[in-house]
Amino acid sequence: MSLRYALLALLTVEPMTGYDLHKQFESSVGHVWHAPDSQIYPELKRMEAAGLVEGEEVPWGPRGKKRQYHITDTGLADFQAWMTAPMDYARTRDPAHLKAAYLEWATPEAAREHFRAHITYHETLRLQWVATADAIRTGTSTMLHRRLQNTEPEKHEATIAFKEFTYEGLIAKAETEIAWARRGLELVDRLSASSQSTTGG
Amino acid sequence: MSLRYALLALLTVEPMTGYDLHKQFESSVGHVWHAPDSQIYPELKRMEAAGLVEGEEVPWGPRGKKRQYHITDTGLADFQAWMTAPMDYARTRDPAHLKAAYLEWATPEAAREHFRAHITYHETLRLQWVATADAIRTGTSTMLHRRLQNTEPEKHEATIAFKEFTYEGLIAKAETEIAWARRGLELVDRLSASSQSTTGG
DNA sequence: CCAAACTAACTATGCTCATAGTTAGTTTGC
DNA sequence: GCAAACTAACTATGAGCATAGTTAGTTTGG
Repeated sequence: MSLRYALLALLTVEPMTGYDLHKQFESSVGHVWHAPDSQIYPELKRMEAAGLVEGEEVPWGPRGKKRQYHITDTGLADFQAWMTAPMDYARTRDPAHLKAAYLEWATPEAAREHFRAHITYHETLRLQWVATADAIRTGTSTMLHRRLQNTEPEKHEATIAFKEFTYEGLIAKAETEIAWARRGLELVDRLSASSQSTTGG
Repeated sequence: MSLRYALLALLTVEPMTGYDLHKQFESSVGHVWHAPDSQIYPELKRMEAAGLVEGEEVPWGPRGKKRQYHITDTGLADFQAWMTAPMDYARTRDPAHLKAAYLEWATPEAAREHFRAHITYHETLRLQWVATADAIRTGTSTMLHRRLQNTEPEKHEATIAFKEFTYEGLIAKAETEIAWARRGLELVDRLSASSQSTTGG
């Protein structure tokens, strides 16, 4: 159900086509909620059927046309209801920690590789998020800029602050994973050394 | 696909029925990978068809019977191959951070409630994980005890260490979420105060 | 001027997962 | 002695999601 609200969140800025939304999912919102276009198009249709958005054909080039969706009053009300409602947390499904729990079945080198890959993955994410957070702080983010233009000035501070704060949370998460995986590498070294001494002595 | 390997991980200890496995998913492995029984039973059948496990009927009480699965050599090889193979990370889908990014649409009180619920949720998880980590350290964990009985002594140290380390990672994650949400509460207070002074002044 | 890249909007298939319900035998506690 | 709780093993349905493929018009760069 979160996809629906991620879409509504974007449509509170301005009307967009499915394609526009899909692109936003590859950058801004996609940092917290990934969705491929094959999920976005049918969801928009369902949302239109539910009266949350309305689509209209707009011309595109000489012969082309595209379907642009805008949020309705019902959609806005639904979005705000979701904001107020308690969240339902998904049950834990954490392949990295699942694997880590049974690394005695892997060779030390495979175990190290697991942690190295974990570090690389989260460092890549971290860099992306740091860049996005910087763009928010410095006002370079075009999406945020457009959003602020359609927002009452007294809400500007909170709008910026919550976005910045969200990315701070994501960065903190990534850093926790990196620190854990680094300690994992140390653990593998320690265990290799102790099994070496057992075999050797 | 991780469900398959979570099941194989459990079956490296001893043969189990679907029901046994389902109970383990409510406690030990379930901390990193949740699965309802309705997923476990069909997966076991698929795994048997793939030759990873073998099931046999064993008597249960005077008239009852149950189907007990044990891991095959193929299953063990597949599990170890998974341990060595690189992981595929699931794309980010984080409803808590999605919502946080748009909290300017909520009332301050709803925003506070969001962060309070986040703290409660992760504190509950944290307590569970701390208790499990303690049980691993003190040797109170029955599941780990059984596993160690079926494990060569020279692998004991690594077996305990990786399990303990996994829970340390989960605890660190929970603590990061809690710290973030606490800062969220402070942020809401700060924003309320500044909008108050704007309205008031 | 034309190929390549991009914009636009899908459809199809199959796995994963949540939720709920069903059937039947066993053990435990009062 | 019997009800309640537990063990055991499913089935059914529908949503969510990944992956891949399709069709067609538009813009851009050499």
